[in-house]
Amino acid sequence: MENNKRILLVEDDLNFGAVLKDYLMLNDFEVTLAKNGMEGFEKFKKDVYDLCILDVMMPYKDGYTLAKEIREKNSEVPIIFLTAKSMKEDVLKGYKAGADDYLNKPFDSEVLLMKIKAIIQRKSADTKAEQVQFEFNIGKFHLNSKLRFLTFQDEEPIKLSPKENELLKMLILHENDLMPRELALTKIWRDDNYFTSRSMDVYIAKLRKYLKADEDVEILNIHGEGFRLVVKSKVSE
Amino acid sequence: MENNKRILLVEDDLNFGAVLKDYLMLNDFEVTLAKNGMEGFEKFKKDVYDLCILDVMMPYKDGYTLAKEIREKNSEVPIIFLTAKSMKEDVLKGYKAGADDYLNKPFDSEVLLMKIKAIIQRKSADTKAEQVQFEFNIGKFHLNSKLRFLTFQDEEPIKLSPKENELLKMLILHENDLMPRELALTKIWRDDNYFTSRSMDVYIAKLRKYLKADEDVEILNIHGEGFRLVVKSKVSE
DNA sequence: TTAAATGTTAATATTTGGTTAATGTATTAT
DNA sequence: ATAATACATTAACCAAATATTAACATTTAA
Repeated sequence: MENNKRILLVEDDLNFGAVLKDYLMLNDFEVTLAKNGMEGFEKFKKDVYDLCILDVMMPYKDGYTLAKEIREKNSEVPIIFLTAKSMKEDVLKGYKAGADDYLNKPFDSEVLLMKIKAIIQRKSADTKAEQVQFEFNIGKFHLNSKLRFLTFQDEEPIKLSPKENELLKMLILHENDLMPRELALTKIWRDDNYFTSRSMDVYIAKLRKYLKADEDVEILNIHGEGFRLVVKSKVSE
Repeated sequence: MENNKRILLVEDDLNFGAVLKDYLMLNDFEVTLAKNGMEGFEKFKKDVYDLCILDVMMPYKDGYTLAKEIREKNSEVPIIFLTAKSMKEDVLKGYKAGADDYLNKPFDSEVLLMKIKAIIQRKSADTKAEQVQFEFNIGKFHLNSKLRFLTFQDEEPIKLSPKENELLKMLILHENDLMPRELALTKIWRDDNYFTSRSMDVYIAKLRKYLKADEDVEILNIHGEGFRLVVKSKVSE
């Protein structure tokens, strides 16, 4: 499975942070570690996370402040605070900053894991409801990228594999424009190297085969740059 | 104001229970107090609550057992456990029984209040969508998901197990559309891992067997995503 | 004109799903 | 208490779907 949950961990104690990160990765989470509030916010802006785990006491920018900034950008993402303090005021402050849960250090890692699972579960439904666009028309084709169906006129839909589907969607979103190779590799393959690049070429070949049904739709290569999905406009009619 | 949030409080220490009830009522909650697990479950069945606060240690029926029974009836309602114990095993047991949060006695009432507010807030959206519908028609079948009866035309009803029932209901609510695997696992199994996933596959097989009676009803798989219950429209008539 | 990039097909590997049966677990009946 | 039962989970084995890699052909840009 590829769609592991992504966690942003912000912890200034590098030693502890690394251990916790390893532990979480061992439990099939993708973990990004930031070593202070500043860096945490930068990383948060750059990517999409399923959960944030924030240390409260950090130099430059404490956990509460970071949480508030995160809430301003994204009001949904679950937040768990880690803290050595267990003073009531701090707990209340945490909840006011939009915490979903609270954990006192030292804590049991198994308990943290349960909390993470509980929280991600109750949030996941909402996150799914986050409907983005999933229906597209391209030439005489129609793509339903939720069901992964590619339909040509009124024929039987062709079933696309996840990668075929993602790649075609990305091409369509760049219709008539360059879709950089690097973009597809980093977003869909999540890695950019010789082999993933070759793999992508294989998928381009597959898509071309499907798209042959409409001669006005073509995937062109821009050498060294990427691909371009063109739809010949029905001009000269 | 009429739409105050309703809390079911189950606590065998009558003194403490009464004090907590008063405190919550002072904060604009409608509180029903039950003094043991049995009574708690009776009251739960009779009414609709926005939140359950359960003491763990109670005679006759402990909080975990009660939580499980509540979960069988209603997988959505948030549950907070109260306990004097703070042993790791108990906390884990609580989360497995479907806890939304956990509070050790003695606790600060203000902290409890914050937790209640945080939990009710994040659930309130779902709660709106909380389907109270329990009768469905699908092809030539009729499902009564309260009695867990699946009836084909005028034959004897098949009795469904709780999981079969929940899963079929969720499929029907997504008729012709994708029902994400993850959704069923987090909502019905309350955990998303290899084994629950396999368990779900077993239940899909069971449902398919029941549904074979009507050849127009089918559960299709969308590889890596989930399942899709389709009803072939009776087109050519 | 040659190295790098791309096109294409096939072989291989990996992941996911279908199904049945065995095992575990809790509840109910005897 | 013990057996019967319902239900859920886990195991086992196989099949299908998907992804990667290899191999070789062709094109492109300096």
